[in-house]
Amino acid sequence: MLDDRKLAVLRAIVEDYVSTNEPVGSKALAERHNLKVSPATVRNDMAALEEEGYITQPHTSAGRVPTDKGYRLFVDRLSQVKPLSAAERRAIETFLAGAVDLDDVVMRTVRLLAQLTRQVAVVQYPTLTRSTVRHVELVPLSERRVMLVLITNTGRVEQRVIELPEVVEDHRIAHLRAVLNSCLDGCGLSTVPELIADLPERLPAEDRPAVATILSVLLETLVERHDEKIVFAGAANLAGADFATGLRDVLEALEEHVVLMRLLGETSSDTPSALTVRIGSENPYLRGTSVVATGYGSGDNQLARLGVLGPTRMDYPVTMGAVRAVARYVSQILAAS
Amino acid sequence: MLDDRKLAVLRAIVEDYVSTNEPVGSKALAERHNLKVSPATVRNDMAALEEEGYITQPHTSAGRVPTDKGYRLFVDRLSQVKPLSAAERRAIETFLAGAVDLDDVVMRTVRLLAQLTRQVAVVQYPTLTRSTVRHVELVPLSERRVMLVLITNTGRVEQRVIELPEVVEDHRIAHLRAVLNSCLDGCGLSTVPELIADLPERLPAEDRPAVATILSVLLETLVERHDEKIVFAGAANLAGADFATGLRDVLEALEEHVVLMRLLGETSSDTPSALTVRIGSENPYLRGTSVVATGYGSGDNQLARLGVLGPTRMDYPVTMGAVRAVARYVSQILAAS
DNA sequence: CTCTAGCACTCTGTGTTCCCGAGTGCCAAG
DNA sequence: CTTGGCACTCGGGAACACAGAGTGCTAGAG
Repeated sequence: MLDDRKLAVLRAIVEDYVSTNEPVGSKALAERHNLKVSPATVRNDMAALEEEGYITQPHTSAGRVPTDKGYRLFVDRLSQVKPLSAAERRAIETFLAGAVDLDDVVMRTVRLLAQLTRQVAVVQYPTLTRSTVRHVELVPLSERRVMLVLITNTGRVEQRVIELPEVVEDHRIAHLRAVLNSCLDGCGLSTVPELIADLPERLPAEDRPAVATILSVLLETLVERHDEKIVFAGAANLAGADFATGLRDVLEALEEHVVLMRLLGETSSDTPSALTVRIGSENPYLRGTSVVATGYGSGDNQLARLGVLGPTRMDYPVTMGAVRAVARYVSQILAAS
Repeated sequence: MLDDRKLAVLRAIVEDYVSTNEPVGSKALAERHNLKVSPATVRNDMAALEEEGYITQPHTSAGRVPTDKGYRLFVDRLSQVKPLSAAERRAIETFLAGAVDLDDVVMRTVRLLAQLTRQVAVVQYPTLTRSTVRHVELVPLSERRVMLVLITNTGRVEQRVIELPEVVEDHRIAHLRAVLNSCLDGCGLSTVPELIADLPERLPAEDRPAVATILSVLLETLVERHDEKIVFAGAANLAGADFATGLRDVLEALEEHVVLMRLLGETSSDTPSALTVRIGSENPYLRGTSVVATGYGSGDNQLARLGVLGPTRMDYPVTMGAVRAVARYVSQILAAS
């Protein structure tokens, strides 16, 4: 059905269209990609490719443009991920190494990725689920208010101000803090709920209301926000591109964390570090865009996802290379800290 | 030079142009704003206004459009800040009251402001400069690494991982923490440098290298990042508007914290809660946009600034009302926590 | 059976022309 | 100072023609 030459034609169409942003015709194709055949032959192949739905023409007597299905075939079978240059890799390394804390790592990562790909970069904060507790801090703010600070081994810090149901003396708070830390230090976040289940019973009865309040906030902190935080950068790169769905929708989606999460997708459990490419209509919401994403985190300890979002007409090999490389480097950085 | 009627004409031109986005002609003006005079008279006034540089025409035989100078006069003398409706105020209050921590307050504020004004909202994180130290925490992470966490009375948490020059036992760290807290608790951040100046001398000699490292990081935390953090929302609202400078430049500026800070401007020391309006070319960078901003924070304790950014053709009275109201509410919320 | 060359056909995009109408500036009269 | 009248200007849309790119088809060559 699709012999090698037809595939070569498809590849050439995708490459030319991506670089020129203009429908590509048979003549230009035959010339620029030394295919050793005449334009007429190319035309026959193009007719076949169009028949199968891999390409389409905007109007009669214009060149051909890849369809989502065409890009899909290109990504799956006709292209190879393009590695970054040595210079680029060095630049990444030094830029990421300069980060001072987790916020900074994430910020630098997302900016770097946006700059490398000239697309919109999206980075999900490392999820808490697989993290462990490094420290729990209770800071008395006033008679009836304390601040809860939870520090994880990934360097993430969660904080909440808690209103207590009654006045609790500072030394009681200090005691609770000591108990909490001895109990939770180094434990996985997912095990926290069971670990603190019987805690109220092990403490003086008069503290129970306060303890219950504090623990419930702690639990909230764990479950509610563990993967909601997500940032993007490079919105300016959207200015040039044109989207099927309209620029406004894309910008709106970028500010909706829920939508953004969905677009990045789930890390598949069997091959967590694989690149995910969703093209055009394969995406939930935002049909007119493509998303290249991957999980990051060292080895079996996948932390979260990152990727880029752009028009379907994007340079997939280069973009995939950049996403993969950045994911690897940020994984290293996080593993080291 | 500019009698009352000419001012009324200018006001009418601004209002019409803002609402229709089309150059406004003398005839339509005379009809819609019962000015009690004929189009010809209006034309004479318009000629005078143009002579003075308050309005201009895109091309001969088109209506008039306000210049930056025209908007400036309108804002200064011809308009009143428009208060929000009761329903809007209630909505703000309940929405902001639901915030759980400082990040959440800022996030909610910026989104709210974007939604109210249908412009891009910008909020600077509460600056540390006038905050006081609530708590300093040192958490040993490993033999040679500790995490420094600085908690301020505004609920802000700064964190740094510190590599120590040598192994320091945990109880020494604990001691240093106690000393630091007793020394700094409740003190203004700006006084911290002098307060810790002689600290190394008051501690055992063998700890000095480690202490010096920790203190230098603490100082860095204070000075470096105290006002860099700034967020925006509502970029999607830019999609419709057209900017003199091009959409791309605006989006780029939004991601450059330094530029954003400059655009928000300084809080004037004498009237900190006054609304600042910068119109078009009055702005540093981004000449094609207008910025409406104000400081927030309770009373004499100004924390930082917030505002919105949009095309020069914006509804200033409404925008100013929204910015002022949101600043007041967020000040309340922060003062209460 | 596949490839190639030639040819007629169909579009889009561009440039030209024309004309309408909105809006202006100026002038003279109220 | 205001107003009505009037000639003028210019942008934008409609109508039109045209060149060029690209196609599909057919017939012939390998």
